[in-house]
Amino acid sequence: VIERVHGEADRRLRRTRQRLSPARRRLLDALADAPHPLTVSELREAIPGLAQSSAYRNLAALAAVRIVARVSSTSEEPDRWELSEDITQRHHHHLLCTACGLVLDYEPSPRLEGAVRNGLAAVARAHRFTADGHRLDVLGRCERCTP
Amino acid sequence: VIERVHGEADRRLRRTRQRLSPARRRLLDALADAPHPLTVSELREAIPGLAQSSAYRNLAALAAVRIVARVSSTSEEPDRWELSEDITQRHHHHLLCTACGLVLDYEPSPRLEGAVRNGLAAVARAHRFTADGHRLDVLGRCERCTP
DNA sequence: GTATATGCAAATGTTTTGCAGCTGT
DNA sequence: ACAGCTGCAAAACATTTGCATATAC
Repeated sequence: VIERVHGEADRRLRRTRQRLSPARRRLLDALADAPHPLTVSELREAIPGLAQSSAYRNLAALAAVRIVARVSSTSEEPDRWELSEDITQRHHHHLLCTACGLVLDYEPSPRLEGAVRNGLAAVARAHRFTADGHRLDVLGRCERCTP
Repeated sequence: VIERVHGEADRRLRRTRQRLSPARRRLLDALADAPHPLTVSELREAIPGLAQSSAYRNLAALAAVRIVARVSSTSEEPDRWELSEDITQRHHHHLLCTACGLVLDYEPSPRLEGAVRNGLAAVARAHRFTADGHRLDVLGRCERCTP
């Protein structure tokens, strides 16, 4: 899997004469290994020696070619990053723990996803919005934070 | 409508011996007048003379008694605030313009909302999450930002 | 008179940027 | 040699906090 990610990242970066540098490779590895989106500080723990500015700049570069995506959870938590659906080929959404900031992934059933797509297409049309995607997150408390 | 909001805010604030001060009243008025969630800076434009710290502190106080709610749009935009569903009695979600930051409200059809509730109940159960709510936002471009 | 609310200014935390040096092609 | 990448340090930004004063009950 990670070879596909590296290969595709390399290809897309080259198009704008950018490089898949070691730092970018390590960022992709860390994101591919994690079962959920990571914060910059988690990424830096996983990649010793990576400067903060490099982390942010490289994530921005990878996001510009849609290899990674920024996940906005609740606004009290720092941003998280994940491999884009472009690359993972799997559509998913998130469960957000409002107590501890945990973010889990889930894949919606075809039934749920279909209903949402249909419903939102009508909503977008009614508001003259060009819909590029949607966000269907569960807000709540994770197992550890449930009393 | 605004009398109901003031009345309920007053009642809930009193419970913890806080007050519905003039600044808080003006914040509620501004939020009730707006057709979409407002940022702190928009609120301060609407309420001349309101100190930055007072805006944030009062929004936090009103959020603590669930009269207002923070809306996290995309993470590149500052937070927005709206009257809570507790108060408006209307469940809604948002359309987020990723180009200009605009946030519009929409009310889901009972059909869509029902499908989402059912689907997410199963998702939460499978992940041992206690679901408190959900977020079903359309990401796209508004009329003005669509080429 | 006591607790709460306010304004101002300073601190915080995350993210972004400037710049000089390093690296790959 | 040149474009792009890096680290370090400083800036920018929204948001929060400390403190002294003002206000409401």
